[in-house]
Formats: sequence, structure tokens, C-alpha cells
Amino acid sequence: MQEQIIRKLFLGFIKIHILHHAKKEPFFGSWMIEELQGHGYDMSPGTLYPILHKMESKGLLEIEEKNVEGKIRKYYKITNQGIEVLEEAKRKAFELFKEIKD
Amino acid sequence: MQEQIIRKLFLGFIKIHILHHAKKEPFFGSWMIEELQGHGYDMSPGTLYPILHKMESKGLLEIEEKNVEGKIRKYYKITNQGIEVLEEAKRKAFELFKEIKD
DNA sequence: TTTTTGATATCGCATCCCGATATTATAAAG
DNA sequence: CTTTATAATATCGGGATGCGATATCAAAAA
Repeated sequence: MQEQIIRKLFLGFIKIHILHHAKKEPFFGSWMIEELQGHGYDMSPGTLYPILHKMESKGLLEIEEKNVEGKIRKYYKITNQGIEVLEEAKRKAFELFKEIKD
Repeated sequence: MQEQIIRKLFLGFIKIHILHHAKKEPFFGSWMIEELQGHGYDMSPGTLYPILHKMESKGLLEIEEKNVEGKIRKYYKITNQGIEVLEEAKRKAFELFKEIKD
């Protein structure tokens, strides 16, 4: 199956996953790459990090730098606006699911 | 809520809707615009038509021209490959839904 | 003939995706 | 104490994509 098409189809799914995890608890970039792989989404750092930056600059996520074993990691957590977007995404995802299931 | 982000989040949803409807029965472009509006997705022709062309050139949809009241309409119906992609989308949508619900 | 309407097509700019590559910092190896 | 390895994050180039605005095209209505 053409990967080109599939990826684009699911980019929104991936971003919703990101918001969802960011709401559960703060995460850092390379953890998210592995998490997404567990869901069958292969994502290179060159794709993920710009997405995180964008979501942060748009106010959906915010960064908290933590010092972990001497190394600085950037943890992303969800903002109030991010929560709103996630809620809207849930509604839309539910509606989509209702329509296409069977 | 920022429309820029929201739109991108849901573009995949929209394409899945398109595949779903194309499987139920052939549709034509401007009908789909209204259908999507019914789901809360505003989509201009300048966005939809290139997407239909792309999905057709990638083999997810195929075109059948019908003469309706003297005018030619292009009806899109799903292909076998399109069905495969739709099935994959259903699986992924279900998985997403399971994870983010409640 | 002119205007309107419905459907489809295209243009241009800004944005975005993503593989490849680079950067930074610490730990481990020699 | 250099060198190498490893983990995490950042950036670059270019090709694709989204989308508002605008155009085309054909038939019906005025």
C-alpha cells in the first residue's frame, strides 16, 4: 500500500495521540517516537520535532525542561487550548467512527 | 480556536469520509462539499478537487462521467486499493478512538 | 444574447513533511 | 584524557500540499 497516502491520512491521528499523551502526563520527543511506533506509526525525528515546535508555538503544548541524569530533556505538556482542541478532536473522531464502523 | 491547526488535524478524517462515501455509492465533487459541511467540515472547491484528483491518480478512486440533465458530472467511486486503505483507516480510527475516549 | 447557475479546474503563495544530516552533552572505552 | 558511543534534539532542502481566489465550461433562464 502506498505509504505516501497513508502517512498523510494519519498525520492528524498522530497529532491527536500527541495531545492525548500530553494530557495524561508530560513526555519528551524520543519517547513519543517509540510510543507512536507501538501504534504502528513510523515517525522520524525530522518529522516529529518540527511538529512539536509548531504545536508549542501555536499554544497547544508547553515546554518544561527537566534535568534527567545530567541531561536536559524537554518535556511537553498540554495547555488549556490544547485540551479544547483535543476535546473537539474526540467529538470528531467519535462521529467519524460512528459513521464508518459496521 | 485556531482554524489553521484544526484543519490540518482533520484533513485525514475528511479523506476517510470521502473513501467511505465513495464505497457506499459514487458521488460528485460539489455534493461532497455539502456532505462534509453536514459533518462540520468547511471545504472550498479549491481544496477538494485537487484532493479528489490526487486520490484518483493514486488509485484510491476512479472516475465515471455521467450525463445528468445535459451536464457532465464526474462521479467518483472507490477502487479495490481504496477499499484496502479504508479498511486500514478503520482499524487505526478504532484504535485511536479506544485510546482517547472517556 | 446576456445572465445566471452548477460543477469542475487551476494558480500562486505559504506552509508542511520528512530523509538526511548536524548539533549538543554526557558516559564509556581505550 | 582523548576518542568513541549514545541519547536527545535541531535544522536543512526540496518536493508536495492546502487553500483562497479566480477562471472555465456548459446548459438553463431571463
